[in-house]
Amino acid sequence: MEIHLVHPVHPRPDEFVGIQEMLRQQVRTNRPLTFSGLSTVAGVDIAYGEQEGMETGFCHIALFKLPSMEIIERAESQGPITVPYMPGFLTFRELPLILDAAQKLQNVPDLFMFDGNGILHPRRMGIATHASFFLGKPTIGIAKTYFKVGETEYLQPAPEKGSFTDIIVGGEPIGRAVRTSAGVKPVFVSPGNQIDLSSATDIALQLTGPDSRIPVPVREADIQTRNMRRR
DNA sequence: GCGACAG
DNA sequence: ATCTTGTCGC
Repeated sequence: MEIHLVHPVHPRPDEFVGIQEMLRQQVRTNRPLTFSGLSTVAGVDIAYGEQEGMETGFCHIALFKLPSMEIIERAESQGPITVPYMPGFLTFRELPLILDAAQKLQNVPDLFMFDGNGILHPRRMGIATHASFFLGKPTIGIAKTYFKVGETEYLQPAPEKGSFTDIIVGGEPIGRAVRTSAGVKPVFVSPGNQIDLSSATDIALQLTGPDSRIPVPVREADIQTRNMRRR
């Protein structure tokens, strides 16, 4: 698929904040999307390892057909990781490999799901949101642990599957703690771009099976990503 | 110096 | 994220 080069893929660290603030003005999270209206969904993830003394990243994108949930395509990429991990700037560390893999896709997914946040971020620019500008498609962020924005803590949702609590910052709901599986830790769902919060929550829940609290597409990418490390 | 900290 | 063994439980 085609990638839109919104800005250089390897900006200097002193440009990080400026890029995030620039893109922030173009985020649109008011569009409803229905699960039944989706034909395909892609799960994206990256694992880390070492090759020849270099920190190396392994990216995998798994494309699912709906509603069969059949995997119709996979795309991978791997290479040295040059940017250190800094909370709030995960995108700059992982985006290069994600775009390398996405560019190889023969099919254009209707939606991408990421391991990490969307607008549940200090500058509303988590990896799912940031990547959407390069992909030109709706995205959703699924984080396994809470990334505190400002002083906002999250309230524990009820133990039943499907329950959730809004995470409100400055009067705006920018994410939800969602119980995707009964009695287990919640996941943190937030719109990346081109989709609203309730649609993102609904889709995340419908794509979560009984085996894991993580939506299937992201879980699949996570599993494949570690297999890559072994070879 | 101390605490916080998506992946 | 990754480093790491066994162990408790369904």
